[in-house]
Amino acid sequence: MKADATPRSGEFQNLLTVRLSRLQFLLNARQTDLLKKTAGIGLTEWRVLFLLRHLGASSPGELHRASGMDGGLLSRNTARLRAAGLVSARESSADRRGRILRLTPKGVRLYEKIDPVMRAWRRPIFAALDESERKKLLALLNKLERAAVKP
Amino acid sequence: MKADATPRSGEFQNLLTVRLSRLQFLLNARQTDLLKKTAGIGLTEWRVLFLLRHLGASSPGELHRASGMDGGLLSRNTARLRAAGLVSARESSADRRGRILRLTPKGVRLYEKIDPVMRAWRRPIFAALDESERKKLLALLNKLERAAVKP
DNA sequence: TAATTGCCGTTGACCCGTCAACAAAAAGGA
DNA sequence: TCCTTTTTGTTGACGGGTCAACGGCAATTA
Repeated sequence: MKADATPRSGEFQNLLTVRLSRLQFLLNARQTDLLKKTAGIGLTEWRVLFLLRHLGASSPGELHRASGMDGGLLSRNTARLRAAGLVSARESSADRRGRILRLTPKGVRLYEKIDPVMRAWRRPIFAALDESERKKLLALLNKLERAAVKP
Repeated sequence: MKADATPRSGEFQNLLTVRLSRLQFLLNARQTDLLKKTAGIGLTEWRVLFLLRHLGASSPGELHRASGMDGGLLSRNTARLRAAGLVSARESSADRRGRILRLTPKGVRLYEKIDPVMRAWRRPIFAALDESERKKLLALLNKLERAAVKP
């Protein structure tokens, strides 16, 4: 779903899923752009860094459970991060299938460099909503998610 | 972004873009599923049918401007719909570059068959929100979109 | 009319994300 | 112990979606 300067066809544009993809496209485009420019990594790689920074050393399975991200996606992205020297993987002593992933010092430095950039990006977005609106938005998203899961 | 039964790591899950992709994943999965089963078409193809039904016969360019969808994406999806005999394309008399796309009778019948299914799918989702909440949600999404576009 | 410029739709290349298949290892049961 | 089942991470195949390049055609200008 691409962003368009002159949207028409109100009926179409007001479908919930259409609105959501438009918004997501806009948000992701800008974010990806920033990440590429300031750190040369993609959005998904950034998310992995974020997770490792907040969870500490973790196995791929733990990342999967914590984030809901697909295992394959996680695998490919950590491979790229390892190749870039941002993440290290060592065998788990308890389970030889498992790997323990952790940020390297270089990874930590990159995280600390990007973090303020991302915060700065989020600021004007969040500033568009006041505190009660933010709460309301989260509540609405929660309701929708619950309804969507129901089947 | 996959749906997970037991999300953890609140910090991560509360990032706006993460929440949005989760919700979208849930909504799209179910919708795509329904479409495949009841009509054997994909979500994007359904959107093209929807547009043609509401806009009437249109050129690809008109669909692009009305929907914001990428031209290439439209092209491929209409090709599939044509192959399935749901959409016809004839040369524009005014401009030999342009094509005029329209639903075939078969396409109309399929649309009329799917439409109530999709409405039925949307019902419980929308029912999760009352009227004022729906209004509020749209307003909030609008605000976010405007803030996201700003650059 | 000829040459340039711009528009329209299609195609190819590419990345992202999902799902299914797989191999390796662990856990559990008889 | 041996055999089966489960779990773990990786890989392959695929579809969705974006972007860039292309070819055909129209419009403009001289």
